Amino acid sequence: MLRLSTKGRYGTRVMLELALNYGDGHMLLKDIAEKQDISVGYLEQIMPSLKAAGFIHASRGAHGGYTLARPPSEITLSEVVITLEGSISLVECINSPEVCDRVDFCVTHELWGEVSDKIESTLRSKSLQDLVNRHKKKEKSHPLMYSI
Amino acid sequence: MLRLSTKGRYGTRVMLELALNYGDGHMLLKDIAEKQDISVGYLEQIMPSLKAAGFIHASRGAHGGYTLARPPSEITLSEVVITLEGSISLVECINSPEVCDRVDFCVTHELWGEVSDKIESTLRSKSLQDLVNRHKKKEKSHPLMYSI
DNA sequence: ATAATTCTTATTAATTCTATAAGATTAATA
DNA sequence: TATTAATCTTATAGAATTAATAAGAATTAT
Repeated sequence: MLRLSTKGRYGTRVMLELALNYGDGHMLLKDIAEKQDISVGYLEQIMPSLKAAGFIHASRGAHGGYTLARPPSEITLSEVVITLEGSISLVECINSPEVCDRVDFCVTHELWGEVSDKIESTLRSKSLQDLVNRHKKKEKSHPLMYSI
Repeated sequence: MLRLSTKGRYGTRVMLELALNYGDGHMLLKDIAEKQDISVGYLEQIMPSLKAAGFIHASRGAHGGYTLARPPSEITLSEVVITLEGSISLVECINSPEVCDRVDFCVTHELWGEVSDKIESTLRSKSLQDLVNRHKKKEKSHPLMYSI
């Protein structure tokens, strides 16, 4: 299967959860995990990447937690996915042509490159704020969505 | 990493190789493997999928080999990739919503769905013939490409 | 019959993914 | 200063997947 790893999927959901709470102070990892139904332990492996990329601020100790480092409207989904997945391309030879000595004359290389570009532009056109808006809209029409 | 498996990558290259030889009779798996620099044994695991999908004809025994079942212009790359990868979506919940009980209110589910649609439409707009044309164009400007 | 070829099935090494666990570090507060 | 609450770090490990190899069965042209 074509696939986006759990790191990419879960990490995006963490970012969404933080975006939903943007402006409300720190958020505990435990609460993020609970709301998104992901194990705390596994999220602990993902958070460092988000922090290193400058997307979130972490504050340790009592009363600590995580906050978004920038407004949700200023974080695009392509940035997030690239950070979590390492890159956005479907095949390694796009970012690292040296892994295959056929790249110079391989037309499938071009093909996957074009598909990867499309993925990138699609994600670049969407911000975390867009996800927040969608979420709120859904919440309105299905007020009990979290209690299902 | 976001990724397309070797099955999808190698299988597409097999289809390209057969398209390049469309009209020239059967092609041996050994030759396909050699031209595309893929192990014969591994290709043997991929061919059945292509055959089951009706993309290729196989004839066994002496003087046997593989041919494309339809003209390259009538085989889109989305068909090929869907056949090889099982589906074209980045996340399982698109094709099998039952794997996650958050799909009804998960906005990232929508997001990955839209990205998957973009991938599909991009690949649907391209046929094997397009790859063949590109290949021939490249061959023209780099006549020695196979001997590098 | 024989040789050439695809087809089928098993096996396996390596890698990656996902998850869990335990303890170290940091900071607020009583 | 001691305690508590939180993130951070590191190690471990089971499971799944990937990628490859191998051996022989079945089929067909000559």
